[in-house]
Amino acid sequence: MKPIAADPDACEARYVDAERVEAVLCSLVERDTASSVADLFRVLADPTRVIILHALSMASLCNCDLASILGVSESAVSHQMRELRLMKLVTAERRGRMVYYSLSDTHVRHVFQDTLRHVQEGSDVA
Amino acid sequence: MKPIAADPDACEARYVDAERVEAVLCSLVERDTASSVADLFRVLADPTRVIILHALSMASLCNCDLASILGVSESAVSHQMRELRLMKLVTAERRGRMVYYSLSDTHVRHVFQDTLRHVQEGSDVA
DNA sequence: TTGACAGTTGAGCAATACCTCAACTACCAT
DNA sequence: ATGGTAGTTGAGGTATTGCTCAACTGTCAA
Repeated sequence: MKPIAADPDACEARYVDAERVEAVLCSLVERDTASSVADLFRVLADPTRVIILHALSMASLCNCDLASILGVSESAVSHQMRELRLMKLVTAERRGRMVYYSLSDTHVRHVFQDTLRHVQEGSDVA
Repeated sequence: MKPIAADPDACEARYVDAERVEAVLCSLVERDTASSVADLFRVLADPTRVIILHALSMASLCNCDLASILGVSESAVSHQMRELRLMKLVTAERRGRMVYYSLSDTHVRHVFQDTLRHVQEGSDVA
């Protein structure tokens, strides 16, 4: 494998600007880290969960309330809550027969609220 | 359908605390908005795209360079770039045979970098 | 014009995601 | 203990996603 492309306009060594590629590769995130970041965003990448998180940013709510708010089955909500719990984004507190959920990750709360504002303000980038 | 649950410990009307549910429903995001937010996060919810965005946060790079950095085919990169372009997260600039990509959305850039730091600092929430 | 290279695109496949349904546990009241 | 309600979980179906492969466009040099 050639170390550096001789012709800056050719891609002989599978990259164009060796120096730039080197620099990027040097400070690039590890694959595991990238996967963790992606996992975190994946949880936010579903309209149902977005609404759940938005609702929970206003009040603690039980599974039943959330099902009512979302207009979906309690089972569906429960599946989503399981995922949110596993990702440590919400905490569950049992009170009698009910389980009350609330947000537990302030970082995600902020990212979420910022992005919501960003989207609502139209896409005039920033 | 009953408007309010008579027994606060029962879920007769499909929700427990009518007042709380009302308040939440009142200020809740629209489904369309939630979908837009989810779409935005969905783009960030893939390890390959996370690495692409991280690389582009350091330098402008061509398709070829990105393929080299990621260790995947140029076709795969191109497919991803198409999505990132459609979501307005990157801009493409043609220079001769090469197409150079760079980040175009500073909001996403910040969200991305904050979350990367959050993940790298361990999950000691915040 | 011809050939080579950078990049794009569409079809198709394997993996994953979200929901529904049904069976289950946990808690409370009688 | 018994029945009813809140919530959880696993199986399974449908839809989506991200890749590969192959064919394509666009640019440059001879």
